[in-house]
Amino acid sequence: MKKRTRQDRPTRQAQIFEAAARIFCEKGFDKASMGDISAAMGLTKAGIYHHIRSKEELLYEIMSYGMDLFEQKVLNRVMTIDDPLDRIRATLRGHVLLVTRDRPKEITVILHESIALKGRYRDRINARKKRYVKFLEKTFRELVKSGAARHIDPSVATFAMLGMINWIYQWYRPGCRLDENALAETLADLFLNGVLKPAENTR
Amino acid sequence: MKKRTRQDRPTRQAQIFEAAARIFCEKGFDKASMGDISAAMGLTKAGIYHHIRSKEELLYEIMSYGMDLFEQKVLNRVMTIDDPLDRIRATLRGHVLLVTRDRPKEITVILHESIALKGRYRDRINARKKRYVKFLEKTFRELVKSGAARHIDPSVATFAMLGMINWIYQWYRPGCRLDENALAETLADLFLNGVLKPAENTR
DNA sequence: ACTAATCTACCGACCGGTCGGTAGGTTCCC
DNA sequence: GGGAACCTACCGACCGGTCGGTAGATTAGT
Repeated sequence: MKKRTRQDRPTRQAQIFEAAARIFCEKGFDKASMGDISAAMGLTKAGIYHHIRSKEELLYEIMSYGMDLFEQKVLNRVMTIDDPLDRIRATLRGHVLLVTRDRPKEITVILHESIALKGRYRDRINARKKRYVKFLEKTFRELVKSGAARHIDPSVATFAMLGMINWIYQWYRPGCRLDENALAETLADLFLNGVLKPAENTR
Repeated sequence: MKKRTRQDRPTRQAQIFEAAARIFCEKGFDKASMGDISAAMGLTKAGIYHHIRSKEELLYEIMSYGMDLFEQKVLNRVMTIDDPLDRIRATLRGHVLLVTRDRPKEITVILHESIALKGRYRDRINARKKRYVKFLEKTFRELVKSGAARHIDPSVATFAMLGMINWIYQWYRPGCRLDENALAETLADLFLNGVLKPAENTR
């Protein structure tokens, strides 16, 4: 059913996924009509429906591809790092770079339209998200155990980090004062070392 | 012959705002119909339109009230604190408590439906958001100047903090392992002091 | 090599349903 | 009696999705 994109030329289906991702991103899933997408592709609504089964499945395919991108470009590359400090640094840096430099529309769709998915589609995306959360929690646990980290709560640290990163698309625009690499460094430093000087460490 | 109690006034309009906020929160602005809201209020759609002018204005009023709540319960109370460290601590704590303990639906609507607003309505909400951002940036600048903070970037610190807090509604549920106060403390500690032990401070 | 059958990709027209919003009448309370 | 509150009935626009049909390329039979 889902054809992998050919090497030289993208499948018509893949072109539709890309256009739809862009439009879902701009107008939101609910406000974007299938007519919008077909018009952007230069064909009719019925023409679109020759390639996809439903609007919801289209959304799922986009999110699924977004998760593919994240796992392939970030998670799979850092999962095997032994040292938990190196691992969390690489994850933070990789994840931030993914949402600032590559800026895949599919990731934005995942962050903004997750309530629009229902049933089995939603379960499948959620399972992949949860895998990442578990990975982060485990890494923070190891980091505390190794003595490198303070006695932080691994779950809270996980969601704090995710919040920091997943909020970026709301404010960061390419060509900012800070480039993508500088932002990744700055955020990693801020998250790992905090705002205050060590001397101020009280309580 | 039902006797409406007209004396225990929340205005009918305020009741509509509250019901609409709940429904926008549950289904999203686009998927929530005016029929949903009128049904939840026990009257017809035309009955709703006797009290409001349009769906978009309804959204604006809800967001505006959300900003009222935030400014009244958080911003206005901490703005006058002299010491920047005390100020940022109070802000962090207040903001986290607002979204965990009070959990106003209006705040969730602000975070999730901001693209649905257009034109003058949008500008007015954005101006109030921007005021908060400027306040945070100024506070971080003072914090660095005072010597309490490391040489962090005030803007990045601002958006990191906002991301951390604004992401909470996506995962925190009341009655969790950590109660609201503990979460506020944990997040403040994490943000201000970082993940790592001071000894690990390299670079 | 020729043609008949088949397949892919697409279109114009349309469907049942829902949406935000309204016109105009009715009820109820001061 | 007058106005606020609310209703019934309805509108035009648009939605996701489907249907019958077809141009053009591909394949199969002879």
